[in-house]
Amino acid sequence: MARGGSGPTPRQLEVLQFIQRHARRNGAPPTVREIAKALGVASTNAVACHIDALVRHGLLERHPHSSRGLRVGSGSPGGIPILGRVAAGRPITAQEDLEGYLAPDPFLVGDGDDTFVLHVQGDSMTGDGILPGDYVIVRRQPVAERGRIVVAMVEDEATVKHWQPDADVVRLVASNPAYPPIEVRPGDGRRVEVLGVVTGVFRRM
Amino acid sequence: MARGGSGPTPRQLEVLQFIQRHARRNGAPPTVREIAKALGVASTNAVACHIDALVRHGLLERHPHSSRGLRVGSGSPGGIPILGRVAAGRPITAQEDLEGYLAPDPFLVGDGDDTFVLHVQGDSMTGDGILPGDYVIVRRQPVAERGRIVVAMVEDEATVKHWQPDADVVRLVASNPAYPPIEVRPGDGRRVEVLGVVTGVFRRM
DNA sequence: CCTGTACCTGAACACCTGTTCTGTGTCAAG
DNA sequence: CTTGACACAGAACAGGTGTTCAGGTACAGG
Repeated sequence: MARGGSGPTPRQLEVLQFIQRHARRNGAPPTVREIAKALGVASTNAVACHIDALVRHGLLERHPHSSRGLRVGSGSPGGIPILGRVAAGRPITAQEDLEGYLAPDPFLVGDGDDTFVLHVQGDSMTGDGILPGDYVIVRRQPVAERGRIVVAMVEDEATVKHWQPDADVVRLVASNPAYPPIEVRPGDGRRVEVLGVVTGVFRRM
Repeated sequence: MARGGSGPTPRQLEVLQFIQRHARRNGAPPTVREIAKALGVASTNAVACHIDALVRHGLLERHPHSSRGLRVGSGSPGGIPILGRVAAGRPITAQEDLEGYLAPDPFLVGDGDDTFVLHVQGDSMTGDGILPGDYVIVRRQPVAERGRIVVAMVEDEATVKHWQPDADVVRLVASNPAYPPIEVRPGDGRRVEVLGVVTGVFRRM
């Protein structure tokens, strides 16, 4: 494939991600050599090439001949992914559901190491102030405390509900009384999995 | 040598302010020589002394021997102010109500200079998914379309309500049926003013 | 007068940093 | 096989950068 401007490579995204994380954590972007060390590379030239590529793709700005003269463009990959409806059977990280990226903010979403954002589709959680079209911030983890609001995968569908497991049955409880709880029993043959817990909500008007 | 304890001098605050502004505008703190140039000073030593004093006063952190190794106190890069309960009679920008700062994100809060965040105190807007403890993002403007959710100042109290003005009466309508509308008529002597319109909501769990 | 503080000049040093150059290896497409 | 993109090593250089030393000026208080 002859591509000069079609998209960044995985390795380039690694670089971009590190730059953004470093900028958030330390208050300033890293130097070329700090990037090289983080990537396990010995040459500064390799880093310079990646930076060049990222600039060409418009994902990064550069102030030439200035130390730490890097700046991640807003909405660039490396931030927190915003996912839309999760299609049947596909993992929640599927590229097709990607709506954009959110800049990590320590106050709202934290470092963003294992965090993603899900665009809520239904009205089953209006009792908790989660309306259709809202975005929920999710920390990816396989377990959750009872009662917490989680993003769960039932068979092949992702859903936002309260997590209420019991010895013989797992209940996914909506906070809108119009929706009955989803109950899954071991003998059902249905698979239930916690993708993560909801740590925040936001909405645009 | 210098001695701490009595507080920073005006000149030192000038330095701190410049560092904050530079970090926000350029994404990284300035170098010693950039500070010197901005202050109209020819010697880097003068700047080093001021930085020393600011570090002693706890207003600045330093990563020794690292370029641009300065960091202002936590939560202060001149982002979007987060305001708490607005006390009687005081303007909404009063320093006493400041809870912190939020990093600007184009997706959520935009880059506007005329934006602030208000920590919601009551449960009068639960019908719109705005719960107690939520944060509303407000774009400061003196007028609003009918029906929009606004932050309004009634006499000396700030409140979040639907804006429904009529010819002879201004109604501030809650979305929780337990709260009756606030009605203000021209002859009342009460003053009503729109501080801004709510453009977003977010919540931490 | 003497002392301490705040603020600055000027210069120098050692290291950091961005940039550039040449060369190597891998892998997929034509 | 040839071509081109991608990724990296190693080295070098010019200038940036934090730090430190020596000294100067002004002001206020005992």
